[in-house]
This record gives sequence, C-alpha cells and structure tokens, in this order.
Amino acid sequence: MTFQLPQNTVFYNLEKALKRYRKLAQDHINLSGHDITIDQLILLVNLAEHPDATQVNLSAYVFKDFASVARMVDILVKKGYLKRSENQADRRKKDLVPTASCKKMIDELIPVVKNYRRMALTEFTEEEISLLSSFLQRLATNCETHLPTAKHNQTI
Amino acid sequence: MTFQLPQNTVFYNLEKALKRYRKLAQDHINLSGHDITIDQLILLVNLAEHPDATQVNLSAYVFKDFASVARMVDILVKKGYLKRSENQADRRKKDLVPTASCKKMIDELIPVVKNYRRMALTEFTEEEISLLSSFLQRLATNCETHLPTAKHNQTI
DNA sequence: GCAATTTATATGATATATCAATAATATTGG
DNA sequence: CCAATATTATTGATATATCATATAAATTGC
Repeated sequence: MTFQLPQNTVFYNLEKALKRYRKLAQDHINLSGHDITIDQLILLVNLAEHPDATQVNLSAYVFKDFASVARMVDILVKKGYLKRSENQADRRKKDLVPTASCKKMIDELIPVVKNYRRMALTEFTEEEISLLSSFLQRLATNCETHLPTAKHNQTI
Repeated sequence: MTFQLPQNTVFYNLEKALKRYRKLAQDHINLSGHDITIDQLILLVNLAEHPDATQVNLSAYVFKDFASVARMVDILVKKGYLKRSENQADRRKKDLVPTASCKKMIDELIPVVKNYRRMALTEFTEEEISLLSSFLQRLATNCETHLPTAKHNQTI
C-alpha cells in the first residue's frame, strides 16, 4: 500500500467513535425497555423542536435522504408515535404530529439520553468538548467545500 | 425539551462530519468511474493488508456486523473483485483472494483517496489532527467502557 | 474419545440508506 | 393566465446494518 492505511487515519477514529457511541446509545435505550431506534428517536426529537418541519427539512436535520425519512415516518406511524395528515395550506405536505405515547416515551428517555451522553464524555473538560466540536465542524465544512458536485464549484 | 438538543451536542457534529466525509469520498470515487462503494473499498483495503483475515476479523476492522461482511463479500465476488474458496486447514473458513481487477482498481483509486483525504483536512495542522484523533479515541473508549452489555461484535 | 462449547459462515427478518423515477401540487416567469 | 419549473412525498430497486438463528467444523474439558 502506498497510501496511509485506514486504521492509521483520523477518519478511522471518526468512524470508530461514532459507531461506538451509537452502540452505547442504542444499548441503553434498549435496556430502558422502549421499542425505538436511536435514529427514530433523533427524528422525533427534531420534529418536537420543529413541529412545522417538512420531511425534506427533517432529512437535512438528521443527515439522511428524504426517502429514508419517508420510510421512517411510515414506521413511526405504525408504531403509534406519529399521526400523519394532509397539510391544509399546502396539500403536497404532510403534518406530522407526535402522539401522547410519543411524548411519554421521549420524557422517559430524557434521563437515559443524558446518562449515556455523560458516559461518552467521561473525563472530557468543557474546553476539550468545544475544541472537538470545532474540529469536527471544520472537517465537515472542508468536505462540503470540496464536493465535486457543490454549486460553488460549478462553472455553469 | 429539558435536555440538550441533538443539534447542540458534540455528537451531532460527529455524525455530521462523518456523513459529509463519506459523501465527499463516495462522490470522488464515483467520478473516477469505478463501480465500488466506500465501504466495499475499505473492506478490500483491509483484506489486502490482512490476507489471512476471517470475515469475523474483517468485521472488527471495519466496525460492522459479520453478517454485513458476509453479504458484502457476496457482492464483491459477484462484481469479480474477490475469489472465495474453502480454507484447507480449517474448513469453516473461507479464503478471500483479491482478483487482478481488484488490485488494478485499488491502484487506480490510491490517488483519488489521497486527494479527498487531503481535501477533508485542509488547513488542519499535524498537531490538530493528532489532537482530534486522540479525542475521538478517548470518546470511543469511554463508550466501550460504559456498554451495559458484552456482545459478540466487540473488538478486544 | 466424546460431549459440550466455541468459532466461522450463511441466511431470514426487519430497518435503513441512497438513487431514480413518479405523481401531485405549488410557484414562477413570460 | 398558463406553461415551465420547483417542491413534497411516495415507491421501486439495490445495498447495508443488525439481531437472531442455523449449520458445520474445530476446540475444549472431563
């Protein structure tokens, strides 16, 4: 190999950290007895914060394709966490309304989420967390800037 | 909400950075004309580095379930990048051997990979990259330490 | 030496990810 | 106003991710 092996790169550590964190989160959620995935929970929390969000909006918030969001919404409706109905002002849109059982579940998961977040950041100082966040934001921005399909890179 | 919103946490930035990086990588690989996903490439590079690895070994290297690896190997065999045959010493195992077209593809992708990695780290100093790596490793270790369950898919 | 256990791989079921195409509706620009 | 365009959501196709289970083979422990 004439290039740096994946295992020796910062990208490998990025992948590893996220995978481990997601596993920590899901294991703690499972232990709580709630039938919800971490991705579904993140979607619901984002919706709670942005009640008027379209599925396209939500897909940007959670870094997923809008097709993925559409199917996640299907599942969340089946699970009884969301009601989906036509928006009256714009009939292309769907209103997504959390049910009582959804709100109850989120309330019950708040301490669980707080707990595993705290665990993941054990022995990190506030300054270190800020620095880590800023590094990650810079990395994300670099990646967007250098996308071959980015608008600002196009000549036409 | 009585807990910190996902958007304000370091975990959100972690997710965002990785998603953006993977999109940068895949877009550049696609532009190169090779019919390969970033995950398939990472698997092949790991296999090139560890020719005797079992699928279980590989699954640990790439942070995936061994079931995912088994199915990725299926696809890589179909695509003509791997030959799969029974190991003579241990007939539970399969020998996974990269084909000539696999080696050719990896060779051709080396400059592409170097290029997008460089782009992702634009304006990062060596010290910053090391610090970022060490933060990510600490975070990953914290998550492993606090896992409520010990599962089959963990690395040592 | 053989039963119990572990290991390696494969596969079924379900959820997710992404691209592409479609349909319905809303917006716009001439 | 209305044709062209854009937006929103859905669905098909394919690849992945994960858990659970199954099967075969190797290892172990008595």
